[in-house]
Amino acid sequence: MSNAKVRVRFAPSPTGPLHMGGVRTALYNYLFAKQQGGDFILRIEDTDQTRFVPGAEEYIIESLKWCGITPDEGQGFGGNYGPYRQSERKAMYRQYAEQLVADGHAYYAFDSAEDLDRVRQMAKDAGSPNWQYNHITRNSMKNSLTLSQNEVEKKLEAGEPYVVRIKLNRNEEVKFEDIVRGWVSVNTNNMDDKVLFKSDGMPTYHLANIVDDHLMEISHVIRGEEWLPSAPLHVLLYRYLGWEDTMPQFAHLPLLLKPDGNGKLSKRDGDRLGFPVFPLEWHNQESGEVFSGYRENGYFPDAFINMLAFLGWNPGTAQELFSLDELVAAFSLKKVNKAGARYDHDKTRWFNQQYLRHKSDAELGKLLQAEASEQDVEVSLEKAEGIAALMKERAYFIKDLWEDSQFFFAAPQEYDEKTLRKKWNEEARSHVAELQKRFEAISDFNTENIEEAFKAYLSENELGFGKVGPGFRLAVTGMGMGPSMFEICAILGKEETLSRLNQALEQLP
RNA sequence: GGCCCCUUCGUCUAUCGGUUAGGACGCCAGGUUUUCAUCCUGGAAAGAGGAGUUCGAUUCUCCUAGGGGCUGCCA
Repeated sequence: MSNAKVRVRFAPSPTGPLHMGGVRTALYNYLFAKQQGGDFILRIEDTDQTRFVPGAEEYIIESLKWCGITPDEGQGFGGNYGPYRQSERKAMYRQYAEQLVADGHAYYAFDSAEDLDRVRQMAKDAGSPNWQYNHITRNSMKNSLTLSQNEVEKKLEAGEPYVVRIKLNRNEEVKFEDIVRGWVSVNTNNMDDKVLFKSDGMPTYHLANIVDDHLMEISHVIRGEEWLPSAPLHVLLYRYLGWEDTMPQFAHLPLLLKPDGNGKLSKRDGDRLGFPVFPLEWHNQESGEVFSGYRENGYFPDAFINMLAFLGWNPGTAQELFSLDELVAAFSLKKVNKAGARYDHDKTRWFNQQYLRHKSDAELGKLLQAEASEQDVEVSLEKAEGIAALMKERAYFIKDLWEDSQFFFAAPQEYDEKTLRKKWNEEARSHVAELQKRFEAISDFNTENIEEAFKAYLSENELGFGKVGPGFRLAVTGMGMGPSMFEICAILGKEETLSRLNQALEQLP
């Protein structure tokens, strides 16, 4: 399939919110497609009707959009290979199952779920934990291999429920070359006769994904490592269906692991460890549970994406900050790692900080203004920009920008206790009183003039910055730390600054 | 249990047989700063273990250990 157009699909099942591991899979698909000038397709794998969760599909689509990795084609995006929901493709699958049966690569099985449970339990009791429906055990089960043709036809005509299982050859080595892992090989003796077509008339994932990938002309299947064990089965299906020459190339991605302990990252880890595992907040309709999202936690989508891209891939250079376009240009499946990657929330925060810092003051001003507005505080764009410019160096999130700059919006209600105790005394009081007087005389109350007046006071009285600064800061902001006082005062304006100095002189001991 | 995959600093990772094993996050120290943050400098910190191939292995092979995934009429 090397000459065909690159077409990749992200194929989640709508059983709940998409978690960040899924987003990363989507991202790698997107990056690869865009780099190759190909298409990125969204297909909804809802062949298990019992696991359908309302809102999940919408959530998936909204998540991809928020991340900026919008599909070119697929459910919710149109295209010529639809429908893109497997439940709506239901009628297409049966013929392929029948074809496999006709060709001797599959068979009907009439064993009920209870039959199978019983056999499995018996095997377990006998000390074998893993009973499989395979080339040996199928001989003692109820299927078209053991039943006479007559019996089979009768059952089918009677409408008895059945499934179609693939018929695996004995002792056959199945090999395929995975883009990230190289050659992977499994013997059919270790595989089982998987169900391809369920008794409810729907295909299983295994059949559906092969049929759809073929019909949708998918060139590369990029998915999580959890699919690696069934990839040989899929290879066999392509072969038995006669599609092996156009079989897509596989790339199985390493899993995202829990930051602590063992296992893959799961939805419970987030709240347990204090970080979101979902791109967007998710409300579980049934339980009423709320799972937090990166978006609602104030992460920038490009920072989130940048972080995710680096969980399992890196460009081999020292560069770590990549825009989506840069990721598209630099990405390579060949450079994807094989081992699972542990999620590191500190690094995610760092990415967000970097993105925040690299935004223009104008943009940050707008975001801060919006944040303030949400808190019912109106602030001019000019002031918001000024504050943002001053505060951005110490913020990770827009929320920090807002929370750390409260003193710009209101005179101190209380004064930092420690600073008060250590820095406020009669001397500090006299400095503040004197500064107030000098500031009064400034006609153009800008940063430079304030600084000049302040420094003139210091030099005329042979005072060090440390003698006057802390008390001054405390009086104006109520705090013991923060950015340049001259800039702060300039933003506050002359009237407000003087008023605060006055308040301090009146209220502080 | 069986099968498959994986294994470099605490974490994410670079290294295409010869490097003082590099970077980033986090951590620690120092410097800059009135202070905090930023920033700058420095530091601690890794090739799971064992065989083999080779003049030489982190790099190739095998074994062991450890980790992960799968093992459903779920995806």
